[in-house]
Amino acid sequence: MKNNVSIKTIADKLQISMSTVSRALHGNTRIGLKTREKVNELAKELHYVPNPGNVYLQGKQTYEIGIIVPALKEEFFVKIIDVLENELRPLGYHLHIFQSQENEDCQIRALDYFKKMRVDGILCSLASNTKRYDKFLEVEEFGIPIVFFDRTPRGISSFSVKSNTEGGALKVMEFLKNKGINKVALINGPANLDTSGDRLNGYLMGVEKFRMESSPSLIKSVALTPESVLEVVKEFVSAKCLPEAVFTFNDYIALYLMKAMKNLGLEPNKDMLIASYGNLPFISHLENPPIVSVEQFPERLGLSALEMLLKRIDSEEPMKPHFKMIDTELVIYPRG
Amino acid sequence: MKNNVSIKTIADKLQISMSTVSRALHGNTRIGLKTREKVNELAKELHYVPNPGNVYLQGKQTYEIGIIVPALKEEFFVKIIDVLENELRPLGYHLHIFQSQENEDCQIRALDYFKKMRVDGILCSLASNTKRYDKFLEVEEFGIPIVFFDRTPRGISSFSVKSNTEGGALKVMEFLKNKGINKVALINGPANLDTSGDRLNGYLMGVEKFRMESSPSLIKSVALTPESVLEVVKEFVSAKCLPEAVFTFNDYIALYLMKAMKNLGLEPNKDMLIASYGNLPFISHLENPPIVSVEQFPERLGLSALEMLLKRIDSEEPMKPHFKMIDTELVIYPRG
DNA sequence: TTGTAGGCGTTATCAC
DNA sequence: GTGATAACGCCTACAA
Repeated sequence: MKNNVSIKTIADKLQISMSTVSRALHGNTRIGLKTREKVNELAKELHYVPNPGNVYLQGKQTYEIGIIVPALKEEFFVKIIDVLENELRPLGYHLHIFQSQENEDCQIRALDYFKKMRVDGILCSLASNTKRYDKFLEVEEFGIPIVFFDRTPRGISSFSVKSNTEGGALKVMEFLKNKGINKVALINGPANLDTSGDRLNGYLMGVEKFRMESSPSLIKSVALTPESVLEVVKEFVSAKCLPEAVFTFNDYIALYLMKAMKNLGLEPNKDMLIASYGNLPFISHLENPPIVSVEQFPERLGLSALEMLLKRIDSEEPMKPHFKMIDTELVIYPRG
Repeated sequence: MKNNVSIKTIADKLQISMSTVSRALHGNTRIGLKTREKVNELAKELHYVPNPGNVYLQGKQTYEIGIIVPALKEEFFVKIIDVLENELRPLGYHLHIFQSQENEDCQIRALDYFKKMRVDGILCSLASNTKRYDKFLEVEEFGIPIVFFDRTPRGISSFSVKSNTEGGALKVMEFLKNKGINKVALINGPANLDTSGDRLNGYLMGVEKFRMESSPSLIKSVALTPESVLEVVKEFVSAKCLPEAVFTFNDYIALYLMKAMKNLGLEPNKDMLIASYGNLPFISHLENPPIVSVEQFPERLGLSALEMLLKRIDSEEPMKPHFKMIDTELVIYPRG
């Protein structure tokens, strides 16, 4: 069974009272130096660890920050976690990681868990199928502040930090225009995703601003699978009107696009240029990467959300919901 | 401040005693059905969440399993985490994730944290620079069982689960021999890693068993960086004796090798065949992947370690340290 | 079927 | 400088 060295154990061994031990362990100068030293020595020797029960009973700060991410297999979120851990460690906080696996039930379980564990605050990037926000409200009412990042709620006001997706998409269009390209297709993500809408807006703004070719047949929405990308390319081919360039929803879609093109006898970045979104590390492994990808700076996103959260935790009065936008940059991959 | 609905709150509202409430919440049939229903209803309405403090004070099971992994950016470990979470959820356990970032101090912090939080057990894959095991012993003595997986301690007996690395390396050599190849180089990892030693053993066994060409110049140990791989390839080239095939420490080294070869005007898998270890998802993204990679079945590794840990948690008497080996399989990538 | 009371580990508030 | 005690939320003998 689990060992149990308590303050009482130390007090008994040293023939002093529990309060003295408690104070000594906290370095209280009202306690004599000798006593303090003896207590701390014995505590170390016995491997004393304070029982966390008291923290919960007294309703104190737990110095735990919960984070809910859709999936750890997405390096984007791991990057954010890494930077947050580094930031929180010196502050004495611990980051408690939970993944929702893109599943709303799982997300609710995470919230219940964090509520039970009395975390001081929660960072959350929403599961893609999120429909209800009542559990979030409940947790907020319970007194735990929540800040959303990257995948943020729609239709309700919240504390959130987002990437400037629209602006990123627009930059891509500008880049392509400057390369002399006029006919760009968009292979977008599922329509129900916020960020798909943002990319579409940026794309359309670009088409208009730079007077590029405009046609509904250039705008495709795909499931995030290789098969559905292949379908789209087949459509382009059979319509005998290949766009000069394709702007893809993210790096994975770009990858699927390359495979699809090769399948159909097309050469990526030659028969059609590929521009992508995300700038994930794996694309630097490719022999023939997209010519450009949008860097979202996940670290800045994470840090900004954390800053907002810590402010909420520290402020006594409730703050007003607001959101922050993180700018993107293009990363250009030089040819061969 | 954090809301606080306690058993007392409910008891007062319902004009009954706290013990009745407590029992009703646990579905104790000694309490009248009506009372039980009323209590549970009100609890739900008030969003009552039991204060975890009591669990700690009473020294009960926390239903928390801690896991320490070197880094979440390695998909290998994320795969393990995913399968463990799925396994543990129905059992009512929660997996608490901690990364050591390959840093022994961080690993010790994780152990201290898990000890403080009274987890029921710990799964650990060691940080590569681990020198001391005293903290592990302390935690075990405290009463928390530990099971190691993949990266296990050397020199001390422990509960651990490992991949059959030696056997995997041997299988690679057999595969190459069957392709008619006789001269195979090994680009191994740092000598201080256990698993480097295992790969070397498998390689040497293969060389002997299949009567392949044997030479110290075929065995290289590299840091896990592109530069050091490039150096090795330069050596091969300048010695004007390219091996027919190279067996690399892992998929990343294989990737570095490909880049190095292209840099030097060599064509991967043509001028030298590449055999790799790990079978990480990203290699299926490559246009010209290694001809073979060793699948380690991270899921089996994780589940096996978990099984061992749960047995330890449930068994009243201390068990004897033992270790388990998980077999590997070759995954062959057909040529385009 | 329900109520009372003591205890878990720690700390804050008094008292000396 | 130090000690005694109540309080936190919950559970569980023991009472009724």
